[in-house]
Amino acid sequence: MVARKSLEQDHCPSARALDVIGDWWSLLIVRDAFDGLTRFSEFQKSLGIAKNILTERLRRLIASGILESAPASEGGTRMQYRLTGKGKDLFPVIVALRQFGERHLFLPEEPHSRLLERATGQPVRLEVRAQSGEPVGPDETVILKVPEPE
Amino acid sequence: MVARKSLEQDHCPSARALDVIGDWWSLLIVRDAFDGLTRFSEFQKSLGIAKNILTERLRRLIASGILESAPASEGGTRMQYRLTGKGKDLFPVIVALRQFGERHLFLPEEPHSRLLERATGQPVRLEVRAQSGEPVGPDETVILKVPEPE
DNA sequence: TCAATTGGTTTAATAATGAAACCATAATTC
DNA sequence: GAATTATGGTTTCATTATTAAACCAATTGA
Repeated sequence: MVARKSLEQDHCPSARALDVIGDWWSLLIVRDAFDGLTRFSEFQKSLGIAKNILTERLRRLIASGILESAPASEGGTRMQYRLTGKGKDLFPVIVALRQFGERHLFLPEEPHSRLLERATGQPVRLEVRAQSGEPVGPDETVILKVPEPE
Repeated sequence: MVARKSLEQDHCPSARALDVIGDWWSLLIVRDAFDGLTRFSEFQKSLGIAKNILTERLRRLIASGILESAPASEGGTRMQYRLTGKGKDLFPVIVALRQFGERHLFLPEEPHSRLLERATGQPVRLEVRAQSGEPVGPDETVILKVPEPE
């Protein structure tokens, strides 16, 4: 395989996002981080990912500013991995995936984990809305492309 | 590589969703489908994906009910690929990725494509909200896990 | 102090991907 | 309507990515 084409310079923001977190593991790591995991072994155990790959993915996520690492104890070499502000901005992505999964990938009676508002215990929702506040679907939108320079 | 662990039986809806569309290409194909592309060659040209991989991805997306194929012309063998209802439910995922990309992966002056409401030309937004309608961030939520059977 | 756990790195085998060649069918041109 | 070109793939092969397992140094626990 020749190195995969980078989407780093694509004009489409979704494509650039996928360039950063579009691989098999990154969003699962981010999900676990939202879930409060911080240590190498916690991610490894939770995901069943090979350790060398986890190492490499953590490095990438740190390099792209989504995670940050800090010594787990004073002067120690072991690290804790936490979401940065940028990383926390992936919250809607995870919630969107969750909502799709809930709707289409579980049998009617099959139990799944739920995302609740801490204060009320009520489920949270996510919708694409117009400026007016009205929900909009894909058919009510258009993409405005960036004009190609000559 | 031993076959990668399937997340098909995971209790987390996000994980199941990633099991279906979490590879390098699927969401890019879906994005292009939202953008109106329907033909093999259009996807191939737009993405620069190898043809055999595109073939395989289209098959997977059809198998999982996200795309459907129909003959492009009466009785012909060439296919058109379109999003199903299930596929259109990935809209918020794409928009969430876009919003993250817009916010973090472009320089201040760098142009990017925009997603606009067709009727008004205004940008669309997406937010995670509580039942009350109030926006909620990751710190205001909890995951309710599925109890493990004995 | 000794044993076990944590947090990795290295190595070797296997799977996934990409590029290119190839081919049948469909659409276009002459 | 014959020849040409474009489309929609499939096959093959070389390369890269991922995995599991072995290994190891530094912490932590007993």
